Amino acid sequence: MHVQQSQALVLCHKLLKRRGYRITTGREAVVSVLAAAGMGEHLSAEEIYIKVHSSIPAVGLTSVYRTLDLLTNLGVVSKFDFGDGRARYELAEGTRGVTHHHHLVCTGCGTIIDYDDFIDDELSLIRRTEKGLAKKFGFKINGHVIQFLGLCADCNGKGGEEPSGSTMSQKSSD
Amino acid sequence: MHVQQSQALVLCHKLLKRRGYRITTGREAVVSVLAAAGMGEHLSAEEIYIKVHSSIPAVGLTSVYRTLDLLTNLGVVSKFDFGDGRARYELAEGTRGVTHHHHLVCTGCGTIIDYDDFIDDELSLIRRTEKGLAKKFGFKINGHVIQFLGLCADCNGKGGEEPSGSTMSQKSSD
DNA sequence: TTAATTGCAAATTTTTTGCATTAAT
DNA sequence: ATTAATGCAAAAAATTTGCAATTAA
Repeated sequence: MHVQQSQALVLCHKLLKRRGYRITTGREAVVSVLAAAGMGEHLSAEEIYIKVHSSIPAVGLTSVYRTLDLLTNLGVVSKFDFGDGRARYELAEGTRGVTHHHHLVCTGCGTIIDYDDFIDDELSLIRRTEKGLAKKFGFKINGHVIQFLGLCADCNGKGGEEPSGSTMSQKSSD
Repeated sequence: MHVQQSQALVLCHKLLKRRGYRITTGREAVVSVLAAAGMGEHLSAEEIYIKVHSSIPAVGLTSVYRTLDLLTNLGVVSKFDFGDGRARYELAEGTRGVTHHHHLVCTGCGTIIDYDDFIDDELSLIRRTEKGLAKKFGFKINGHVIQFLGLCADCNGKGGEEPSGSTMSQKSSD
C-alpha cells in the first residue's frame, strides 16, 4: 500500500538530483500528494495545491504549478486535458506501478471513468502504432491520451440526438 | 473541393432547424469557416473569430464561442484540447467526408500532426472498445480522442531523458 | 410580433510572470 | 556563499455572463 508511493518518491528524488534540480520541501510535497492519490484521481493544480498547502502551508500555488510543469517535462507526471478549462495531473505510468488505464469522459456532467478492461488489446496496438509513428515522423513518443467521450447513463436521458416529437425543446449550451 | 463544404453547411443548417435553433448569419459563418478549414487545421476560437469577423465584422467573439459550444453539443463539431491553454475546434468526423484521423502532438513546440496511416487497425479496436465500454458503463459514446505525445525531431535534440555526462544543464520548464 | 440571439463590457477562472526573499547545495 | 527556488501580487489569457439592442421566425 505504501511501497509504490515511496517508490515514486524515491524515483522522483533521484531524477531531480540527477538532473541538477534541488530537492525542496514543496517539490517533495507535490510528489507525495500525487503518489498518495488514488490511481483514478485526476487532480487539478488547485486540488494538489490545497492538499500540499494543508500539510505545508508555506507552499504556494505558484510553486505547485511550477513543480507540476517541471515534473511533466521530466516525464514523471502526466498532464491531461478533459475539455473543461483546467488541466489535470497524475503520476505517469511507469512512475508508480503498472498503472495503465484510459479514460471515459461524460461530456454532460464531466464524470471521468478510468477503465482498464479493454486495454490489453489496446496496448499491443498502441505499441505498434507508436513504433510506426516514431519511424514515420521522427518523433520520440513519451505517452498517449486515449479518451472516449459520451454521455453517462444519467446524462443520457436528458438530451437525445433526434427529437421524438416536435417539442422544440431548447437545450442550453451547457 | 466544394462539395463537402456545402454538404457540411446543409447538414448543420438542417440540424439547427430541426432542433429549433435559428439560422443566423453568425452561425452560418462559423460553420463555413470550419467547413473551409483544411482537415488538419485545428482552429482555436479566436482563429475562427478572426476569419469569421473578417468576412462579417458584425459577428463578435462571444457569438463564436456560443456557436462553437452549441455545435459541439449538437455533435457536429469536435472540441480538442492539446494541453496548451486553448481549445481547438473542427468539424466532427461524419459531418464532412470520411475525415478520420488521430493526433501526434509535440510537447516541445506544440506541433500537431494528423496521421491516418495506422488508423485502420485502430478503428476496429476502437469500435470493439466502444461497444464494450458502452455496455459495461452504460455510456452512449459519441467520439474519442487519441493522441500520441512526444518530441518531434527538432525538439528531440535539446533535452534527453538521461544526461550523458554530468553537464548539470538546467532545462527550463517550458 | 416575440423571443431567441447577439455584441459589448465586465466578470470569472486558470495559468504565468516579475522581483525581492528564502533556502538547498 | 551561491544561485536555484519560492511566495506574493500583478499580469495575462481564455472563456463566460448580464443586459439592452437586434433580428430571424
